[in-house]
Amino acid sequence: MKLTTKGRYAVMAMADLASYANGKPISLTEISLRQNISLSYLEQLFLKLKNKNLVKSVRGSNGGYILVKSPSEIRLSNIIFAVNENVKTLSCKKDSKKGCNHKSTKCITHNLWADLEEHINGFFEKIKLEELVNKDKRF
Amino acid sequence: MKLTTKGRYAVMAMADLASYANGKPISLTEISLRQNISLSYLEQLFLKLKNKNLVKSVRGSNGGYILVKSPSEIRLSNIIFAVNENVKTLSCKKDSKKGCNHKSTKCITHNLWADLEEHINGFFEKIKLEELVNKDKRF
DNA sequence: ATAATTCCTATTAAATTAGTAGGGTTTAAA
DNA sequence: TTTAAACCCTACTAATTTAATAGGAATTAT
Repeated sequence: MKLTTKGRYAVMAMADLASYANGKPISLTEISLRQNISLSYLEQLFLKLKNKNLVKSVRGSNGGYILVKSPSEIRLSNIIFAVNENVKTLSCKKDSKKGCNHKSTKCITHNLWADLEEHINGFFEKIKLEELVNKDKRF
Repeated sequence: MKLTTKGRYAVMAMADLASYANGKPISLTEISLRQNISLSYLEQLFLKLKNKNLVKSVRGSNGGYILVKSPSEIRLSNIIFAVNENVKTLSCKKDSKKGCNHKSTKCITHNLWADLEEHINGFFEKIKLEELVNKDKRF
């Protein structure tokens, strides 16, 4: 059971953005260098973050990204969700015969995994971007 | 972020075992049929469960597996851990330059993921096998 | 004009997971 | 004493997912 990097990268990048915010747009190149995340990969992530209205972009030279809201208004769940990294504990697809089990009723552990999903999402909902950034302004 | 089936299968199988326990060993063939999990895959899981002393095996004809402890004494964390499905939220390997970031200090999100790991493991520690089984004796 | 930057999609490479295969050992029971 | 059911163990393959790369188009400050 391993959590993947996509959500982690997104949170790191947003924390970087919040941390270095100065009113002017921050370019992905900067973030890429500071956080050691591939520029192209960051671009993909920020497209999604933009679509979810967490950041806005400024195109062209000296462009970059700016947080739409203040770090105190952004929950980690917003970020994670934006990059489609919401937790999936169940593989029970609607159509598939596999998943739960072959029976029509839900398997005994079905609710367990659903609960776990809530538990994890709840963790991310409780934490705001602000809390990450305040711990240490420059990292 | 998707949780894999290994831990889920292990929990399902253990719940099945607890649910159908009657003093005599339960064969993996039975569990395989009831839970729709490949027999060979189950064998791999039960080797690990046995090594962690959660079940004992009875070889030969009419053999199978028996729970070593009562379902009230088995935490889901024991099962998950036994099949090596303990959560890994960090990819910061000791040697690797990748992971956190290239810098020597821990990245700002490092503790976050460590906390998440604890949060998830805590979830499994709180729940006992008994609780799953009692909800519904036959599934 | 030029360079820096976002924007967007497609493809490839790497890693992991899920599942299969095959043969060995043990033991109850016919 | 043969047979079949079951555990035991390792290795391999297939499938899926993730991570990363590639390549260009559009935009804009200088």
